[in-house]
Amino acid sequence: MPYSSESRRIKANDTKQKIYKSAEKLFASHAYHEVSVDEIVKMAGVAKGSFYVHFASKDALYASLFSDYVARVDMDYKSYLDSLPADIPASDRLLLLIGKIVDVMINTVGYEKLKAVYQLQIAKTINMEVINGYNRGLYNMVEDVLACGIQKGEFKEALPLEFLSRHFVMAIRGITYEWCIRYPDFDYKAQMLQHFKLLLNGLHGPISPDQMDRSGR
Amino acid sequence: MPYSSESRRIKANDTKQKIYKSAEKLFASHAYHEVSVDEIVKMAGVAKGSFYVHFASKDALYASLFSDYVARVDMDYKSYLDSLPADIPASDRLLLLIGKIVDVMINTVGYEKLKAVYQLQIAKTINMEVINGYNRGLYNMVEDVLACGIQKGEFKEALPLEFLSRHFVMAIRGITYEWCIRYPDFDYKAQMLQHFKLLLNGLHGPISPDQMDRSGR
DNA sequence: GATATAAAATGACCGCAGTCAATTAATATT
DNA sequence: AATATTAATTGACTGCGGTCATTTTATATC
Repeated sequence: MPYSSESRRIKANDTKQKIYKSAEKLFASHAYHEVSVDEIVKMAGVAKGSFYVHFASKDALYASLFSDYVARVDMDYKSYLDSLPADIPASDRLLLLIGKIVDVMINTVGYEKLKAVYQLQIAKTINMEVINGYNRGLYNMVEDVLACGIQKGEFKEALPLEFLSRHFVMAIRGITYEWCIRYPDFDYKAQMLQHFKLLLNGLHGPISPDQMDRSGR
Repeated sequence: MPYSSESRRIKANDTKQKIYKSAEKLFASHAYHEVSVDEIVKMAGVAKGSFYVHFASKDALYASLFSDYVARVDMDYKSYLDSLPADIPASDRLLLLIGKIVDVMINTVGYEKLKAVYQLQIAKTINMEVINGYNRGLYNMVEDVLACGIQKGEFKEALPLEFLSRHFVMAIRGITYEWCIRYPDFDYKAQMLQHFKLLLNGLHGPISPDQMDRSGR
């Protein structure tokens, strides 16, 4: 029989929240490496050891904060897609979604945060299922747009939707990684749109040179 | 007028080489985080401070070691390409090159080393020009294959070679990044080949479902 | 109420990458 | 040969993320 009573768990959770909220405040205005665990626990008014009672690591806490963020961002994407006129071509729809994603990455998430998360993902000390798990909302959104395109006869239906959406999201991540390593010498949006025009072209026939804007450096 | 004489610089360089060689030996059998700077300088028989006289950071030393490696690997790719029959289609040639790259990544470089380097690239504390600079041999190789395909009339010539090779290498890096974050639950080779068939399809017309192997998990 | 038990909290401590004032040693100047 | 100059070397030190034996505190049992 467990020892923890309700009030006990509430108090523990209170400590956890104090740490979480302090971290949230600090990371809101400072980059990952500019905030130390010591600072967080000092602001929360608890000992350093308590941090590691409630969080596996600094990485884990940061990932947790970012996961909340991702969920909200995905809702943004969804409502953006829904706000789009229903009669535009699926390829345009996809490119607009891609453009929206880039805008959010640049303006809302920001390079520094993104960089930190992409590093965490490689480090793999923690579970980043929320961000790269195939059940993430983004995969479904891409899948829906593609499905719509196939239904309209705009895309050929040779390949399964799940297959395509995974490759497309992989491309998004890949180009975003490239942005991270080349920043600031990389026109993220232009490169992303160029690349997807290249990819889309494989789905619905030939392309003319002027369709492919090459202004990105 | 400079103070350093020849023999003085030779001795300094000797120290640098001792550190470099010790690091090389240690990293040959141990991953990035399994080797400490203290171990390296101990094996080299010098003080810790000397390490930072000759190398900007542990990252910088590792990057330097890896850059040597990349140069050799690119020569491997080149001789592999040259060993291929001249009469095979350019698309096959490209897919074979991609396959070769994946093989080298998996078997020669290895997941651990690659992961470390991809992390360093994001961290951007050091110059990784040798690996992702557009003058890297890999870009030229991809460009040559594409040029060959256009010459044979296999690919449409709507887009400039430099443009295409950059997007293709970006895709290689992107899928390699995906391998890093999903390892070991990712069929690196299958995914890479699938993705490039998708991309190539944009360059030379329609595709039949059986052309696109979907066996990768 | 006294005792046993286990969760929660603590802070001294560790190994790490990186720093820097002080020291050593080689070259230039007289 | 004596001195000044500067490059190269040193190791104690710092701040970091993370650990762990110990202490505190709340609950269950008698």
